[in-house]
Amino acid sequence: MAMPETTTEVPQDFEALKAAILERKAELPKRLRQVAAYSLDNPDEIAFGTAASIATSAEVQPSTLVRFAQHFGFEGFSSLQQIFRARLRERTPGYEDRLKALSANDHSKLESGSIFNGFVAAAHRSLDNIASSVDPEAFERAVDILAKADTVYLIAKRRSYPISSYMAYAFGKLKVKYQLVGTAAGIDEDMLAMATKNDAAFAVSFSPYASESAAQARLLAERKVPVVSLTDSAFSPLAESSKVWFELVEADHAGFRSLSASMAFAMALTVAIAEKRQRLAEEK
Amino acid sequence: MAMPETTTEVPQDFEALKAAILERKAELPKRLRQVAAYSLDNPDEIAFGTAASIATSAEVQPSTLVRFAQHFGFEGFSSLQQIFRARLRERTPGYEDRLKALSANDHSKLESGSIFNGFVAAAHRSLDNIASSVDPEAFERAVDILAKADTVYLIAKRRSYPISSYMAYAFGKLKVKYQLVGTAAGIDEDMLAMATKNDAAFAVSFSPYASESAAQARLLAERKVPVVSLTDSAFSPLAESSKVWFELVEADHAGFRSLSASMAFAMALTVAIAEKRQRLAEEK
DNA sequence: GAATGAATGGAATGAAAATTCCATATTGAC
DNA sequence: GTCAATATGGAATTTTCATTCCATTCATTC
Repeated sequence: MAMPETTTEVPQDFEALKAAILERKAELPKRLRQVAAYSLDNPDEIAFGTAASIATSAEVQPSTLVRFAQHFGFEGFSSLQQIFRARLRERTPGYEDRLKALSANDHSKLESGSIFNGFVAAAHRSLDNIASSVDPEAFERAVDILAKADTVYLIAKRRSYPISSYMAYAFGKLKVKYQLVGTAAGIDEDMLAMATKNDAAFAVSFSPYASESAAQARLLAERKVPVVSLTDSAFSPLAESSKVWFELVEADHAGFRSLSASMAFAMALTVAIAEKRQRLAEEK
Repeated sequence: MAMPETTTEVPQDFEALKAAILERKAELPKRLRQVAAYSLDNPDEIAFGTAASIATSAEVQPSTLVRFAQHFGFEGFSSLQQIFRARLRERTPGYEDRLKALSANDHSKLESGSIFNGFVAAAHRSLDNIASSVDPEAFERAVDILAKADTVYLIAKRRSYPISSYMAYAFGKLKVKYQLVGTAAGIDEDMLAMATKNDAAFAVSFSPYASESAAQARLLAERKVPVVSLTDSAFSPLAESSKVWFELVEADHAGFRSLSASMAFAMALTVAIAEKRQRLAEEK
């Protein structure tokens, strides 16, 4: 039995695999070269197809695919396929590359540095994500609702609290009347009792959801106070109480999520509201 | 044998499926709703995983996945999976393509949209900026100081407050002892009086500087409590009281600055500290 | 509180897919 | 042209996986 090559290591990502294929393309026998060409021309097919379907499409035998994979050091076709799948999973190949370039001369040498890089990359990804997932018309409607409100009630607990506290700071500077709900226990209900349908609320809650936030939003919705919300899942209990809601999933690094994208969103919303208020005031 | 629903047709693409799931989520039984939530939150997993692996990850039985698929009119899990795979096929993965997709979803058509785009772009710039301006060795030293501290005092006011409040939340989850300074007036001094040289402080202050924050940092420094700080200028009054300090300038949009990069930095620092603490504890 | 129907967990089943193996073909060296 | 080594096709085998089935639990109604 022939041992697999130990001199050249097995490619771990698509780029490495591509490089290996291109490098050894010339020395490959006919059918394997055929597979090589096919795999680079139709990477999606390799990712999604079965050995049989790909074999048919590439006009080779299934066994040839296995041999091809083994030729490049993989155990079998399946493990090679993982590389092609991982390629599609990566949402942002751009930033990963950028990070690799970064780590060449700095951070990753030190242990904590990789954590730092990881969060920066995650933040970039989050931003890309909101840029494409936030519907501009919904944003416009949200701004409209909140700009017309007399007082804006900001509802947030725990992980979401920094967002609303930042908005509170900005509203203060921008002379927008607001009430920050969720600080001291007990007085929240009194505050919310004062809200009328001429006001509006902005609620933020991420999984695991704070039940009080959802309850407070529901309370306001029942009293015809329009609610706009920011959450990380369409299943958030906030969604059903809201006139407009945004789904914003922060990318994570090692399971921890920062609030970078949420902060950008919050600031955009805040400034857009203030700007619209000013226009509304001038029109009168 | 029950016939499949003929009244509602089977969703043919991801958007239709998503809509169908959202519409019927309320009436779904527990486990199926669990699958519904999982499938929308982790579409990539559904696309590539096997029924068994997805089931484990979503904490249900494989048979539940089949039932879920059948519930929405599919023949079995496999045909539902095709929808999730098609979604990935259509998606353009490259970075250049993503930018194109962004302008197709054009926010700038609507007035508020340009504000939104502006803040997202500013956040990207801020992140690029910290990636290059934060010195990894300084970061490592800061982590070291704060990880060795008994209690971490978090000092921030006004615009910086959301950062420290988020760190407080994360420290709580990560079981790191902390004190959040800067909430209620008056008790701050009492809190800080308890700090010893075995503790450490992390102070955040951006221009215009809150004078109390600087004063508090100075007070601690005089009493040999090591201080790490985050600020936006080398001329910040915080710098002189600090053992390590970071200069982090958030990019602005129309004069307004968000906290996106600061949040990424804060989260990285927090997690790095917690991670180092764990290592220190194990070594003992 | 019992009875009924739906929902769920988990093992059994059967289908489909990857891999292996062997016979045959092709290539290259002498 | 023959031999040896390598490559290939295709069937056989083994593994993996989706699906089905049944016993049990859970919720609902009377």
